[in-house]
Amino acid sequence: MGRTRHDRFDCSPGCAVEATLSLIDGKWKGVVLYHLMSGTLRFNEIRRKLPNVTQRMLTNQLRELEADGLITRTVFAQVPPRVDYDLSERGRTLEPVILALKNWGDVNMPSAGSFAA
Amino acid sequence: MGRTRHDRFDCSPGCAVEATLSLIDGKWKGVVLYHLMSGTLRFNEIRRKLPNVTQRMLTNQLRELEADGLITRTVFAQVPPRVDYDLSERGRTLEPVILALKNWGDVNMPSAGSFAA
DNA sequence: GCCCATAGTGTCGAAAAGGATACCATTGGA
DNA sequence: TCCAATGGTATCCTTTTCGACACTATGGGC
Repeated sequence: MGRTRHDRFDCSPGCAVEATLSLIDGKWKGVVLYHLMSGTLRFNEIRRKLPNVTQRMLTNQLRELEADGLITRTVFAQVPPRVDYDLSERGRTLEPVILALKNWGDVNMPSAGSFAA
Repeated sequence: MGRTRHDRFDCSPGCAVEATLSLIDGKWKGVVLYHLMSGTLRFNEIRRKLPNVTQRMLTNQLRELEADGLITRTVFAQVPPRVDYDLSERGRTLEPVILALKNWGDVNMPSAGSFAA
């Protein structure tokens, strides 16, 4: 389980904002969720899309996303090992959120320009 | 300046997501921005809307939000001291993001129900 | 036997975030 | 003089996050 910045989110109307943020604010989670929006990806496929991420950190973030029910992790019985990651049903409901974040960043953060992937 | 989880956000299409998150992911920032959406608030007004926040932490988060250009801080020459906080023009452009986060939390996080403020 | 591919795990340390507590500054009113 | 209001600041500590580095497991091909 990842970071718990708040213990509870039932305190005031704005808490839902914090509740949602607590699920997606780990380093790399936002960009991972964004890439999974376009379909299934394997561990190394995700990794190659993220500059400078360490294996350790990517594994950790993926495990947290899985634990929070946002992604699914499918292990194949084969060698070399194969693990597929997808957005879960629940994760799919986050698409408007992720797109809102991306749109804002594209427009308002000068160094976050949208490049071809 | 708050936490800098990434140094740069020009690496791939999903970076804009992380760029935006880096501005709003401090503890309390989401809920602060949400409450400022409905208008000017003074320090203690904000504080009273946030359960369990310490003065120290609230001041710190407000200063970061200000430094990132998301809110404005207006100091009045009076006693007792009066400081007003508002969303900046730039901060206002975040409203769709904050609302998307809140909507998702209201629907998907059982303990983040929407209470009357 | 060695190397490759894939997807990790273990361990420890550095850095950052968050928190507790006490204290501060100003004027105005009693 | 003391207390109230407001919005902080200083200091130190605790907790969490992130990163570096090394190592692991499996089968297949040469």
